[in-house]
Amino acid sequence: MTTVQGARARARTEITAAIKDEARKQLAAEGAAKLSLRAVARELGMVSSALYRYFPSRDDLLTALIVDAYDAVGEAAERACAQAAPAEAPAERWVAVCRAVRSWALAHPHEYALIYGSPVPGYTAPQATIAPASRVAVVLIGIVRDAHQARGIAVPRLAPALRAEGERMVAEFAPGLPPAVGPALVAAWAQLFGLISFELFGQFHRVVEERDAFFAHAAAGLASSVGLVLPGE
Amino acid sequence: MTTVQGARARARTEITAAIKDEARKQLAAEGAAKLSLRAVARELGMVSSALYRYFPSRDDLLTALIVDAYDAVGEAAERACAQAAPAEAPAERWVAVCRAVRSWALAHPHEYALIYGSPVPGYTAPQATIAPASRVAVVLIGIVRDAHQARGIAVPRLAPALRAEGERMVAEFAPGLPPAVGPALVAAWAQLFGLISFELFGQFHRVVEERDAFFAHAAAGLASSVGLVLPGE
DNA sequence: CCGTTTCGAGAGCACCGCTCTCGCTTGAGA
DNA sequence: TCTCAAGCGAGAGCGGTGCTCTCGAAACGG
Repeated sequence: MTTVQGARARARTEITAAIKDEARKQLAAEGAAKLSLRAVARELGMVSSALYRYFPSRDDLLTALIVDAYDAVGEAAERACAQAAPAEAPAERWVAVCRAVRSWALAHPHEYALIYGSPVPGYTAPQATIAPASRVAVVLIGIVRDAHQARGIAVPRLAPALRAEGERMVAEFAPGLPPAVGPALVAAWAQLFGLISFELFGQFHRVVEERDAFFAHAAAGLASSVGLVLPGE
Repeated sequence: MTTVQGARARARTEITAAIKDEARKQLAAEGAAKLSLRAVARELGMVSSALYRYFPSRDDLLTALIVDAYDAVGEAAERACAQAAPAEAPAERWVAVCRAVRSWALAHPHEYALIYGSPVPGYTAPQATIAPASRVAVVLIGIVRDAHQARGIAVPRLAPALRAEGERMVAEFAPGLPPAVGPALVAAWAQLFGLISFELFGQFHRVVEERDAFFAHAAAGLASSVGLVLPGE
């Protein structure tokens, strides 16, 4: 798709990338609230109005960073899943993916806050963000599906009131899995980011000391909540 | 403690409250990012510089709102706990408290985002916020402790690597409970807010439809993860 | 009653997002 | 190959922000 393009088009993509890089640098240094178009332009040797040729507003720049962040954390999850694949128990792959997401979050706290903290631009996420936002969830679903097809899983309980909802969920994004797994997966997915957010946003200050071991323990708990059985159980 | 005070002191506390009220109104209307000291002052018929007699900076105003929000959600949790107390099963009290926290969050989304979203002022929470921040956790701990003393609980698993951590945790803020309950409680606490945050921040868009039933189901799962047994199990 | 403290007002600084205009450059079509 | 529209960067400017400083008036405590 990346065909040979004229000097102008090439310059445009390069400058767009440079703007995003500088913005990401400022984001990492000071946080989203302090990210300023003028400072980005200044650092790039442009005047601030020139930047509006590339991003129509500050929020659009942030949206671009959000998409990139979703892709980055999704890729980290996918890589961890692929790397842990060979014959490992599904629950261990699950924990490995959780650990990869957490590691990415600890390494990129402000980018994590951008996507899993309070939504800063408006109230509704732009359409462009929903596809990359699902990559981590897709990885987690895949692990459970593989386990279900291979060795089977311990199907979780499901409240009767959620029967239809569970069937809709698995039909939509986890076909082949028992209905009870749908709500369990969604809950585990949300809870995973609750653990990471609390650690990152300081709620675990003076509460959790052994962060790594605690997280691994909690992630294993999430695995078992979706039916993945740990070896030796 | 609220002794009779001179006109000046009384005016000061009244104006301070008026500033916080107006700030809360703007927070609810537009979010923390759009909260402006000048707009608050304008609405109160003051000039912006006068506001600095009451709050030394915008971040200090936000901190005051944060403390109030922690108190509000904590009070909601305490009220739900007290209200559900009479002879109800501990797991049902647990779910009732979770539901109260979620209801408060849905009713005050921007205030929730202020305390459980990305920390906006700096990186470390001010000292004044840590005590009110723990009220919800205290309520949850109390439910488990009561259940443990009364009918007993199903002690969760505990990874050997977390033995010491679990003992430290229960010694510090849940004395009398088995060590395994410490990490389980902390994890459930974080996961509860993961569920609420995902719903509030839009991650459940087109994923979860039956929000109430789903949340109740997940909250019940959290209850059982800390050892609370549901009736009829 | 007087001196000190507290307070509100106003001007001002540096910065912000964003808009508009104006020339220069580029590149596609005649 | 020439032309002319489109893309681009620079600059000025608008209204807004957080925050500081000074000044005169009001309230308070000894």
